[in-house]
Amino acid sequence: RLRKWQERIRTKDAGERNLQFALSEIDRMASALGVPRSVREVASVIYRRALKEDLIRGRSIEGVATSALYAACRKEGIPRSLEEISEVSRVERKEIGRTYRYISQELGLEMRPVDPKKYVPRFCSELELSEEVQTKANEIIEKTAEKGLLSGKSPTGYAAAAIYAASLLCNEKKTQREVADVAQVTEVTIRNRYQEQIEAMGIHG
Amino acid sequence: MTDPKDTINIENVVASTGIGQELDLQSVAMDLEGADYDPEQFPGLVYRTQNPKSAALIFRSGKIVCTGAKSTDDVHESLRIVFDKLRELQIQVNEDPEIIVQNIVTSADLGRNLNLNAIAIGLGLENIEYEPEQFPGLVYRLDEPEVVALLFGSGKLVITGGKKPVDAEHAVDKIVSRLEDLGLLE
DNA sequence: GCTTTAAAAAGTAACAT
DNA sequence: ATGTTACTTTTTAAAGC
Repeated sequence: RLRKWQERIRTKDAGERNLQFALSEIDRMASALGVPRSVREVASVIYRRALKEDLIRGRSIEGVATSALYAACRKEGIPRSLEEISEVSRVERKEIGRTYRYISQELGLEMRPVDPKKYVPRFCSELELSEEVQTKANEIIEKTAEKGLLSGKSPTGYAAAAIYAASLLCNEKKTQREVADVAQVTEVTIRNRYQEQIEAMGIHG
Repeated sequence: MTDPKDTINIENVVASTGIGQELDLQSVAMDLEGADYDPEQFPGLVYRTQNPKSAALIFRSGKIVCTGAKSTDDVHESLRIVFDKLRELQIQVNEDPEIIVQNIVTSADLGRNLNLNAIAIGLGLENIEYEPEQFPGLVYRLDEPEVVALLFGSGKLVITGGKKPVDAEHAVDKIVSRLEDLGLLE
């Protein structure tokens, strides 16, 4: 009987320690990403729900914690790409993506696809581009998306191309490499999306 | 208007069977030319047939998995070749082992571009998976038939998980009618 | 859960030219 | 800057770790 009690305490302690570790990791990663406290709170709620639904069995605590943070950023409208998230996590990108899709499905998070416009303010500010460029980029994204160009495309690459195009149109040119670096996509992707977008916008070549 | 069903093409058929005989894969690998066997990496021996093209995974238990065939007839023809090759190695093989088709992968074309964002919301976010940052296709799981469909912006589709060729036809019909009901086609 | 096999879809990426 | 190769997703069996 005493042994059973000790085991319960041991299990409880282990569980508490794991939860505390997960929450501290979420806090650490959130700080590194510079996201507001509200995102950490949403991530914590998602993690606790995953724990309650027993979704962590067979998965790493860090993987679920990272995925919860990724989902929380999107839920709060300030998405971080899997590439950015993986830079502050010790879990690799592929596992974060897999775990995220799993908990998203199991918890019924009903995540909407990321709107490329959500990346414009942050990317533009890192590139020190004006408000005018941001407005132009948003306009390009909105108009080309309406024409169906967004289907199947990565939101970061789509935003990057629109920002590149807008920087040219507003005479604040940034090179494809500069934009590619902040958006963490390749120049080839920007080039391809850019060509489609300016063609759909009916702008020059 | 081309009926999307007429664009269906079988791309891959996976089937399993068994010769009802235990095998010494090490010796089979020695005698069977073109056989790839690396037990450290995978317990099965890989044997490729040329006509029709396929890859057979042969196991110690005598069970065999055939993949890569373009039709159920090709699966049977490929396995007939594998059975004959084994017989040439003095291995007893049942007359006509039962061959079970486990999965059929099909492609099709709806003939018009799709707005995947709208479809994701229209079909219900809880029923679909659409993560363009990870994969360009929208994943749609059907209950009847029980298959998984991947929808692309181009209107092209991939239907997988079916066991009969007709499963793909039924799936395409259901997808077309659901998209039409939502006004997301044409 | 992973390992291997095949195949399509379209996007992205890495590396070579 | 283009071209090739390769990896992402889904499915499915097999035996073993």
